[in-house]
Amino acid sequence: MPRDEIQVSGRVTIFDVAEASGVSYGTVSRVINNEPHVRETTRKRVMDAIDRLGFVINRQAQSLARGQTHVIGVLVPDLGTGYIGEIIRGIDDELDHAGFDLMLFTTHRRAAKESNYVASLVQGVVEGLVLVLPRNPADYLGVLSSRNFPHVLVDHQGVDTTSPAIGTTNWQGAFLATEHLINLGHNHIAFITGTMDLGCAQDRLDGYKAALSMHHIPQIPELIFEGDFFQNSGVAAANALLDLAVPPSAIFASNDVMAMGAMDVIRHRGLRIPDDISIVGFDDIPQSAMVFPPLTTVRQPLEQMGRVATQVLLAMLKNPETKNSRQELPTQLVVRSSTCNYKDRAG
Amino acid sequence: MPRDEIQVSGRVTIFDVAEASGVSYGTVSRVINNEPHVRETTRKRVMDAIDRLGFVINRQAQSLARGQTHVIGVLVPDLGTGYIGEIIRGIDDELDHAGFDLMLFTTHRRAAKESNYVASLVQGVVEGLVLVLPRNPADYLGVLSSRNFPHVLVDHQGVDTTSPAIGTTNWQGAFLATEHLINLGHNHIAFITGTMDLGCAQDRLDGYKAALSMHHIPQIPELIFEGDFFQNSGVAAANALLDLAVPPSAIFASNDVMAMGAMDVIRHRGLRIPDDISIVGFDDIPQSAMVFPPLTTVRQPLEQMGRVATQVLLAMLKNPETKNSRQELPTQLVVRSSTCNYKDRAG
DNA sequence: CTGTTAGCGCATTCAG
DNA sequence: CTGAATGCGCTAACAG
Repeated sequence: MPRDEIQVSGRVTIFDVAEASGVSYGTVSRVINNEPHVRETTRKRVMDAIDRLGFVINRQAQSLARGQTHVIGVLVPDLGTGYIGEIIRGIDDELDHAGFDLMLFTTHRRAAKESNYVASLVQGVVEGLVLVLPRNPADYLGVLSSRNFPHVLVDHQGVDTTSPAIGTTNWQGAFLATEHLINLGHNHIAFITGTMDLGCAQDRLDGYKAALSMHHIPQIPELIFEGDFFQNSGVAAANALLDLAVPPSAIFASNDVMAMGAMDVIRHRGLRIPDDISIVGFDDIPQSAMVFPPLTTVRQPLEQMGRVATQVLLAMLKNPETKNSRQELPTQLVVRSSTCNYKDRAG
Repeated sequence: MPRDEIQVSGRVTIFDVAEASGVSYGTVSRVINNEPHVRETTRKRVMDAIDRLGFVINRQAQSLARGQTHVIGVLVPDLGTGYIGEIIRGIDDELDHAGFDLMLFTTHRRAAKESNYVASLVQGVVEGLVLVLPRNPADYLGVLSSRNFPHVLVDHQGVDTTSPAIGTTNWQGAFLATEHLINLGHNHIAFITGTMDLGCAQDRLDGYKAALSMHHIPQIPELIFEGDFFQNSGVAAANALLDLAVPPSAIFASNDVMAMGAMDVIRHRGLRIPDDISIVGFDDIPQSAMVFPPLTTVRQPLEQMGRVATQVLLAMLKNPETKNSRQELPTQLVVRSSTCNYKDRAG
């Protein structure tokens, strides 16, 4: 089969190299892996043969023999907004430094729904798993924990799990953002929540409430609208809030995407931002600086979250005894142009 | 080592299953792979053992033995804007249907710079490669072609390559967008180019020029500004263009991100969009509908590009004889609110 | 229908 | 310092 020869021109094995350089393939293996006890002339001879034949190692086989793949898996819900992209950037960069490769899995896959899908990854192909923003992690978290498989959660403070996790100070971020509005003179501040089954959404709501009560501002239930982190719920929320008998002078959304949805509504109603109504978001996704007016928001260190998560995971890989840590990275209020002093419109 | 037992609780092999169910492991293999010639009772017995022991197959070993991994690699420059994210969504979805997994590689990795990095992937771990927006593909395209390794380019119409590629009708998109402005009465239309070593950037420029000459509008060199697809170059371009003795009444940017940079500048100078100046972008990234005013732009079917690229790749995998195809998917003008009729400001 | 055998390509002992 | 042997976990003929 001459076709075979063409197609598999890369099928040069360690054995071919051994033959070409007149040594045993054990020695070739030693050269490949940079082991010390090889005579320099031998090493040179082998190297030459490798170059000449165009040998590249078969990682599949290496992994099998060695029992480790140097691949870690990243489970994400989606890649739509750039939010996840930032996190992945951090993960990827850190993996690169450690010489690992990245396998990406999106949970909206049909396959991901099968309970044993994760199990089959874990068995062989992937040495560890970073779970980014897992929506219903119950599905696989059980398997992972029971198998004692290295994994770490990013941005999920579910209370139900004992897995290591990296989050941010959601409560504090929401508190500071709310306080920022209060300091600007607002006292009728609306809040759009996220999906309330997520820990981070709960924390943000709590931070908002805490700031209000700290400043002796009454909580008005009508001003709290339950959203779902998608733009449409921001639209719905703004419409509902602006229809109130006494509409808010400021809206704090649990993420930037919903904030942008709200901004849209506000503009369509002929109101000005921030003159008529102030808006604050959460996340600081890339486009938040690009919308008009640039959005005041709470910055999450997304890239760093990915980075830290990866470091934790790699540490667990090195030393399985590593304690399950939970870390919170600091959020930061970024004041841009969507907020300003409260002006009594009647005045 | 009792610790070993805990950690490797997943280390149940096909052999263990065979022993537990009293058959040879050849039979177990048959059951796993759903091969027909197995007696129903035997199958049942094996299945039971599999469940009982919690056996999951080791894909690493399976891949080695079978000679195929069912993993394809996706090479991307970055994940910042959601542009790439859309493409990946298409790729991932299509791979899912075909039962393949996705390995993600970012070309900004240090490792990616090493010439043999791609080679080492190609040898063993990955069965095919989707190259998204490769900036300087010369580095690895050579190896891929010479090894006859299945790969497909997305959104790169470099003329220098014979690899299969999926692109869009950049020329036509740019032509239609320019014509849209002309039809609105603009005849002093500026153009911000992309990185000119990319085929798509060249095509867009050509489309712009073609529309002008078609409508007998003179090309004015000062109105063509060379950008690089990043926001900052949109800012620089807008500043330069607005400082012209006779500034343009409309700006067409080669992508949305640069268009948004330009919008920023325009607003900072106290000009209104589109009343004072119309803006058109290219790509239709998600946030284009969300900025203010919503951006008129040329839509690229990003997800579909990923989808089609993947289909082509999978077809090549099935049948290596498949001819190297180059496809162009249609772009589409999306008119939103950043463009309007030309109004003579002096009038 | 099922057991047996020989690899897949490499790492890793253990001798020499 | 180097060669030979054994196994990683599974597939794929080949018998029976």
